[in-house]
Amino acid sequence: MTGIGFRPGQAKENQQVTTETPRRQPTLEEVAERAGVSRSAASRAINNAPHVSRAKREAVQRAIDDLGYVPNATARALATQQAGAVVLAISGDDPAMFADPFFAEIVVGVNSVLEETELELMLSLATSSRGQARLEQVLRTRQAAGVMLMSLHGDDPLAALADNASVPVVFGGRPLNFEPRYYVDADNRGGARLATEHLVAAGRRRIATITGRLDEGAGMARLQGFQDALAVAGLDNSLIDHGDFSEEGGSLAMTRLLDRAPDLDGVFIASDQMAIGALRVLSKAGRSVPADVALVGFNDITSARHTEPPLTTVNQPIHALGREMAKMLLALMSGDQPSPLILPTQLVIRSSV
Amino acid sequence: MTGIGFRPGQAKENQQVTTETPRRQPTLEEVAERAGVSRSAASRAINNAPHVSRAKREAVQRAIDDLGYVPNATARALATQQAGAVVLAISGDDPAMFADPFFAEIVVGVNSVLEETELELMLSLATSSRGQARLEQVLRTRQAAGVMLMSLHGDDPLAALADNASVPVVFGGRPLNFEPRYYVDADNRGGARLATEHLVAAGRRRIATITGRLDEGAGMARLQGFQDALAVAGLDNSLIDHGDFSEEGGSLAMTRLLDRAPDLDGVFIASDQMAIGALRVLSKAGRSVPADVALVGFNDITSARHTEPPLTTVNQPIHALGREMAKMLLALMSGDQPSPLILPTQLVIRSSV
DNA sequence: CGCAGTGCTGGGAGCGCTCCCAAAAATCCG
DNA sequence: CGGATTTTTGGGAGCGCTCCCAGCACTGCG
Repeated sequence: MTGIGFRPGQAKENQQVTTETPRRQPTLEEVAERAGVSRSAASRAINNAPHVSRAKREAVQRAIDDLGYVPNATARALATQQAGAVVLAISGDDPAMFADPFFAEIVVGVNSVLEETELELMLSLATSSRGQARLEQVLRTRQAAGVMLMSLHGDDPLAALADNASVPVVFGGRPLNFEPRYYVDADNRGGARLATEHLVAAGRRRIATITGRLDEGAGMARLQGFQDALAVAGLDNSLIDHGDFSEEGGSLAMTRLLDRAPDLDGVFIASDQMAIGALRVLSKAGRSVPADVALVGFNDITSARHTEPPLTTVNQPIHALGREMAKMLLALMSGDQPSPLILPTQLVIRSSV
Repeated sequence: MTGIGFRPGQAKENQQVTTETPRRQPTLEEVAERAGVSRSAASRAINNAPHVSRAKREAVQRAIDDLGYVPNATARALATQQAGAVVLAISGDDPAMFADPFFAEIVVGVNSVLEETELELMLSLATSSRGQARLEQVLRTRQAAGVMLMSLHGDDPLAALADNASVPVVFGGRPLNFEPRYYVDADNRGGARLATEHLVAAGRRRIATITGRLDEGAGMARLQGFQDALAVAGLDNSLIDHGDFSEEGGSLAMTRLLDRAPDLDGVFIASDQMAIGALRVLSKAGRSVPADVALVGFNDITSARHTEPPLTTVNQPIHALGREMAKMLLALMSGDQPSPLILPTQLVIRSSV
């Protein structure tokens, strides 16, 4: 192309070739030419690097405006060897898990800080093995400048891999049996403890819990918080049944619990969804909430406001979680070594206790 | 760095330099060399293009496995002039809008079909003007191979731009006053009509509606469906008040409606969130649902199951919406010209009528 | 007035891949 | 078995950008 298509002395004027519609995006080369400077100078001006005279800088700016130039991100990424995108990855086994509004809000939080930067957000639902493989590739080939990894169960092989990947990785939540180098988490244990203490303070003495999935860090932490509180209060903390965070699971667990300990008068439930299920079982069984048995949930989902009675629950700052993950990633990417962060949770008192 | 760390005559053998950990990803060049073929041949083998002998193909494959080679997506994108990612963009004015579980489910749907391809998913919450500008750039510079654009209000300038962008764009939902070339939408009008007919069939005669935002296609369509049904039934269809899809908005509208037409006996509400708000107002006002006034909502959010009484509502196939958008985009990208698609909505009968 | 110092400047060499194309090798067929 | 086909092969030229570096034009100062 160099000298074949262009007869010198002809290609000089490229202004207003309005006939041809498929106008390619102008390139840096064209901007430079139009501004009467070299590619290098133009590049410097654009990235406002030093060593460009004021005059050239302005000429370049003018050319950019005239041409409507936008740098080609791909070329830049190739040249600089670093991508202009970060990925938010949800690893797990259930494809539909992401449908939890929790993640939607995380995304909003993450987005709010990314918006201030030039970084794009890629979403990776690494739920199938295919998805996991692709995430692994991204990790290895640095197609992304950084990764936020969430919600791994038990011994997710991705966890270790990610924590040592050549790209910065921050974890959202702590996977079980594994303390990542960089993470932000909610104080699940503290929140659960708060919830349980609230039950104790309300005079309940026969307190049970319905746990979430215990192969997740959050599930386990909430159970520990429950036990912490009861241990301090000197109450029996062995009234435990297991759910899977779902409404269905909550119903089942509540049924079993009622069967096993008909005299229970309070229960801490590791998710609002499960609490809703439990509530249904309780009302079918003729127990009034909170008169007969008091309930505290976890998560503060919007439905929690609309149950009968409205659910007392533990709120975790999801939006902030997202924000902080993104901020931590940014810090990591710029070479800092941020400390892990644990965000506080709060008891939201409504009417179920 | 070129010649400082490496004394020539030393860097020739790069096999097993296991001391240095920061092993770069192998390049195509290296694969080719190891397989004893040319770059071109290796490239062909990898993209399994024709004109490669069986022997070379295998040699290349072996080299790939040995080296753990993964093609560099950026370089490929630059060379082929087409990106390996598509973007799902939510355009609108409210940053938190995405927190609606609706979008989460759309994402899951979209992801389920993208997972079968090599395409990555980028998320663009084009809610600030900054975000919009960036989306516009993506559109113009083809940083993405395609775009799915959702939920634009009224006269979103992005709409027209997108519909004529040089990259394939499919719309999710139809913006008002604008029929995109390619879109998939839910049958909002039909669903609203169904809902209203249900109210009529239940013997209600004084039927009102609380609309959603009328600057959105969905809001308007639901209002039209409502009017369609009442026109057919020969009933007064002027009992209309406006909400904004939110619970708060629903409460307000219901209050006004009750004030204006104390004798109403049925109301079609354009979103479940608003219905929840309305329900609260109704119960405060001492009206029993459905005995005094019957309610039908729209969306079938999970909370709708847990209201008192459980809400009869219209379900739209959100997951399918996501899937179909992605499928349509894929079709478009491969050169087809798919027809717009309208997905059916369904009445979910619970106890509020 | 010459020379070191300082800041600009633009050419060139990549980044890792694709793809065109001419040349070489393999195949066919009268 | 030679020439015409057909297939395979690998070199080279990009894709659009960054960044190194040598070359310049200034400035200031002894």
